[in-house]
Amino acid sequence: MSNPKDSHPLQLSARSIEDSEQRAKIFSALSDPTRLRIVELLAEGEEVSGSEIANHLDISLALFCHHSRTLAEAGLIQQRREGQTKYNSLNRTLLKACLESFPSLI
Amino acid sequence: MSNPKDSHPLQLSARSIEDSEQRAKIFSALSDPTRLRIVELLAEGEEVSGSEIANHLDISLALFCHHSRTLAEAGLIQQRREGQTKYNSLNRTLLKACLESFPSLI
DNA sequence: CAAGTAGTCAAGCAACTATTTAACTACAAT
DNA sequence: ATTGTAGTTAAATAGTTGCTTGACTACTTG
Repeated sequence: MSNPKDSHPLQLSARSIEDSEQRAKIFSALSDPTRLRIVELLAEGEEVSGSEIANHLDISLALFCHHSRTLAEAGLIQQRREGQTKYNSLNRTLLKACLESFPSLI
Repeated sequence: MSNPKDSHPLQLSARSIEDSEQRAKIFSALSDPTRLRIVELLAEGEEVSGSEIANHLDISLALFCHHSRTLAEAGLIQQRREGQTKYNSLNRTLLKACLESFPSLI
């Protein structure tokens, strides 16, 4: 118990990023073209609803839902419910930390 | 024919990095803890032989060989043979390009 | 209430992946 | 030539993944 790996993705600290398994999980979330396009869409800055994303990327809502779970479990997206709409936004802090986690890379 | 996706990983240009599929493939190569540790080891700078890597990470040479194929196919490592020894080094240019490929991420 | 929209869940499938083991090639040293 | 080291390959297995489909909940609007 109190295993760091059990911590919720939203509580990821800069410390967790040093763990190969956690970083691999984030890269794994980025390792599918569809998910990468979702992240790129969200990287443009705005909050976007699930159906807007599905529409924009020409995928089913069920497929977006499926991929959004992977992204959320990696901690890469945050979700905010408003009525029947669920807005998705990028966890820029975590993504930046992960992309900058190769210390010896100049 | 002359499909950009058919190009050899070693010939990856900065242009290919704009393609979601190619970027996803690179992230996919980074999505396994063992491969991530290989990349981190190589990121320290030196050329390292396969058996040294296998020894250092406490994995079998066969398993390293398996993973090194994935990394080489993604273009992330270069290999140079010298006698019976094969030295591996990191393609820093490609890794950097990939990690910096989120233009809207400040 | 009924119909439409937004989102979720679970089953099923084909395709892929990580790992182990064992058999193999190639080079080096004695 | 034999032994040892470095590396590759293929088969087998267990686990995972991406996607589709259909049924489901929840909220909204006529």
